Amino acid sequence: MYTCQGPHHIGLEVQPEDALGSPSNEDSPVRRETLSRDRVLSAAIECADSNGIESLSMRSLAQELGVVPMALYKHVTNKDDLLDGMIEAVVGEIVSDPTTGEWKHDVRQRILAARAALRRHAWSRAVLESRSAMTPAMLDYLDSLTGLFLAGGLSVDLTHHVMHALGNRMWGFSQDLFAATPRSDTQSFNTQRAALPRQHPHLAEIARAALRDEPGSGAGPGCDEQSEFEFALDLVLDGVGILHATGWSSASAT
Amino acid sequence: MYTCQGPHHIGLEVQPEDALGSPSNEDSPVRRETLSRDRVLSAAIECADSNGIESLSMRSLAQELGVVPMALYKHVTNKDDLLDGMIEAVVGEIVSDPTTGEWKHDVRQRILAARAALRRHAWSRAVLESRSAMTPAMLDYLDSLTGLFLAGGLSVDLTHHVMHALGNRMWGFSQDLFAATPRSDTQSFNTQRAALPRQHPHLAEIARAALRDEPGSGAGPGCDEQSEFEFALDLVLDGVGILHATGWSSASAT
DNA sequence: GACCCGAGGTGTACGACGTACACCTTCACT
DNA sequence: AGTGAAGGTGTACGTCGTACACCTCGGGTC
Repeated sequence: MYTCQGPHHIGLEVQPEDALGSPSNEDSPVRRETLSRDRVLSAAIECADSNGIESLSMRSLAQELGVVPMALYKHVTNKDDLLDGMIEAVVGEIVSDPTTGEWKHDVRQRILAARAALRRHAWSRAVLESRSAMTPAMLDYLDSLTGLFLAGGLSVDLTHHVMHALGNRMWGFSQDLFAATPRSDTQSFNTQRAALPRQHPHLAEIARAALRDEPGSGAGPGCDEQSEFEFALDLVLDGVGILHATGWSSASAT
Repeated sequence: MYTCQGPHHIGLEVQPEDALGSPSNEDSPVRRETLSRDRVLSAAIECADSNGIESLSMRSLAQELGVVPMALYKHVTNKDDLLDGMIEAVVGEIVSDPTTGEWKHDVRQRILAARAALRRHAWSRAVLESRSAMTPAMLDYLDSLTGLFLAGGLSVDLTHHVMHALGNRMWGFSQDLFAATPRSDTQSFNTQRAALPRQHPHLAEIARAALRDEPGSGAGPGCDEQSEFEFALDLVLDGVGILHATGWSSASAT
């Protein structure tokens, strides 16, 4: 955790012999080791993982590291750079299974791997979507994914359009706009639920069916997020497979 | 525009007879009319439209309305409520074409209508995605969209999954992760562009093809955002059509 | 006319936040 | 011993959302 900042360091009061006289003795790290970009980034990631991205500030991060806020700016140019570094690290966590040559299978694996990595860090979706420019790791991932389509024999034309069509689904998230009313107090939740059928009959019908199929299965109102994601992904990939098989090209489109 | 705050109102200095003595004479509104939730919301929308959502603060909005910041809180409980009200208004702008009974066509129309409404307000995508709970207008839209599938004869099971599969595409945006490096300075843009082919051969290949097809057609690196969106939408809808025609159900899925 | 009451606008203030800028340590290398 | 840079500190500024106490009206009741 490292929330210690134990000896109440004021920068001068630290005893030199105890702290610096035994650099090889790390059983009681009264003197923290020097900062680095990596240490800042992993502390930031850890903090965002456990406390949520909205409570990650330069000040709280500095405190977590037992350091004054401005110290971070020696390793990170500003907060945007910090966020870029964080997603860079998370995207770098995506593991690439060996390819089989069957493009649909390979793409599926790769995207599910991305999903697994990004889901380990709940904040990554929001941060990724808020960035305007791409980081190197993002470009690497995108390039490898594109390569899988091309290796499968899809035309660059079709591949291009498919990458657009995947949209943010290529990162493994799907937005889940049905899992709304997530954490609101039970009061308003119940009144809303009660008022739903008359106001929104179609939504009510779906909710009823979903609840019947998987009663109280935890996540959301009876929806298995993972299988919903895979359903949507396969829908797109199968559609692309058909276009590929029938020789689609953008010139011949409607 | 209403950036005036002309007579430098201090609340007391306003002349009663000039301002209040002629309520029917609105040619020189030296006394601003009273605030209301609607006036606050439409000023906020106007401000976000022209200056971007990131520069919309309670303070700037109050200034735009010629009012002290805290005055807004008489009409809006807090900034989140303001944002909710703004998207509520924008989503309410979605026009519903008359339905034809052909579900694929109707859904397509409805989603493109949503796209048109949300694109009039560039900030709406980010705000919509940042909200956790749904507003009434959002529920209305979702319900009507769901109703189109059900009216077309799709099972509630399939409809449910399709709504999930549409994800945020049902609101008419697609994230466009290929239009990256949007406004960065030409310096780094060029170096990045130069370094791209060796680092990311597949992306380079696609970029080359796209540039050849539509050389310098403005928007992004040769991508027509609108047709990309429609491509992806049709891909999903056609896929759903196939599932529907072949009697898909979640029980029979792999 | 006197009263009051509540809706709506004001003023001040607090505790976040990101970060500019000048400073001080420390340490490797000359 | 001397120097210069790398890394940590302290202070300060401007911005944000908003709590809280106030003031000012216009309209309803007695």
